[in-house]
Amino acid sequence: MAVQEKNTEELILAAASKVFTKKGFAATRTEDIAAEAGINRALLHYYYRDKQSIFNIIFEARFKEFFKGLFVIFEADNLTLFDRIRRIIDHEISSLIKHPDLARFVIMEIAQDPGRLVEYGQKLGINPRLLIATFEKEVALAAEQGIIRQVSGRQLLISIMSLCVYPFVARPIIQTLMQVEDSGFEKMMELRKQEAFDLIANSIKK
Amino acid sequence: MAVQEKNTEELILAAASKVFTKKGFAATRTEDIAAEAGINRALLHYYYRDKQSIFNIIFEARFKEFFKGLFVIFEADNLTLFDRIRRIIDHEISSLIKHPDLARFVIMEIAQDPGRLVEYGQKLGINPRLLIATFEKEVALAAEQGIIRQVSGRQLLISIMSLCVYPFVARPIIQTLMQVEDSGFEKMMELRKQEAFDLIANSIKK
DNA sequence: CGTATGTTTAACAAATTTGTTAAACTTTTG
DNA sequence: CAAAAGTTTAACAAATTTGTTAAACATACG
Repeated sequence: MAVQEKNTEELILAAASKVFTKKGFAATRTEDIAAEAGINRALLHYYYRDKQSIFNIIFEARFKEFFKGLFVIFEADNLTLFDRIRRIIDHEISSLIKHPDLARFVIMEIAQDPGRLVEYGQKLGINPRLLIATFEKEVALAAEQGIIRQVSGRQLLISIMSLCVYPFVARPIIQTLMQVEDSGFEKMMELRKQEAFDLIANSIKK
Repeated sequence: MAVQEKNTEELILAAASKVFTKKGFAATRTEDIAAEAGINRALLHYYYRDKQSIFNIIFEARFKEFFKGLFVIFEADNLTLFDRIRRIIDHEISSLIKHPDLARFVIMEIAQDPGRLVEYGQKLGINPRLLIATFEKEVALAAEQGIIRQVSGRQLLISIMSLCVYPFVARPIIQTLMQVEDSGFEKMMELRKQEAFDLIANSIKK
């Protein structure tokens, strides 16, 4: 009763988002979702047809969260290549700090069914392939102009994403082996923004 | 009949390894494993108690594959820091080219239950935390000696792993968006060995 | 040959999970 | 207040998955 901000419908979605993101579709029980929402399964079905339909709503939302912000930066004009890279890194890491497990969830579910990438990519209203091609051209141009050395745009893009996303994907391993708590990990990731940018910038500058 | 190399027991394990690695524990049906092995579920239970016991065997093996080779390199003496890094990268990428989905599988299952990392880590007969600490010391020493600039050993280690492992974890996304086939992807990853090393080496050298 | 071992078939029981329903109860709201 | 909407309870049916069993069949092997 205390702080009842959301109505039940949204409460279920929030719970589903949490559980699905944590465990993935296959390992999630509808009972888990209901329990997380503090309700029962009957009520869950009062609002939503079935598990799959809830999952579709959640997946679409999380998919967008994972990709959208990135694409906006790719699209932004009037940015030098270096500034664009810095912004991509900052945005990506900030976003993943806010959304634990997001990257792992999206990657895992796409790996289960890569068709989803195409399907939900269209709902985004953006053509990811075009954006990648644009980025490659930007890199090639910068190389021609002597701003950076000759590098593969694709490898560069993969490197940027790797440096930002992988730590979050492997977070349970990293935290266990390096014995850091959540707050410590997040601090490391904040530092990582600069770390990753330096790594990339150093490697492409002439 | 033709090329019956393995006995049924091993055949089941090979099938289980393939299916579990691809879909994870929760999404795998015992029927999937039997079908992959070209047998039926009754025979599967003739050799193995249940799904979980098969999974445990597979997980332990895959876990070792993912970590073991790495640890050997960490332990190897008489290596300069640069050589060690080069070997880690080469080994990691070579290994992951040979074992598609391995990294994603191990990471996902550990994320489901981080306790497994400790449990199976012990079976490895190696203390990963000690190895990480050793690496950190090696980095600190190299910095003191003026061989490299001052850097965080942890961040460095995470960066190395990121550059090598992430592309394989996100492989379905990368291949779909960049429209490359398996062979093309593997070629990219071969090139990545040098790419990743240069990136790292450049960033730490004075 | 014939016996042991491996394998399939088919049927089944048990467990789990999912989705449905009706009835009762609670809260909101006109 | 009274009706509507929201929620719980409990029971249940259906579907799926898992694990077991017995019988028949196939193959290997002494």
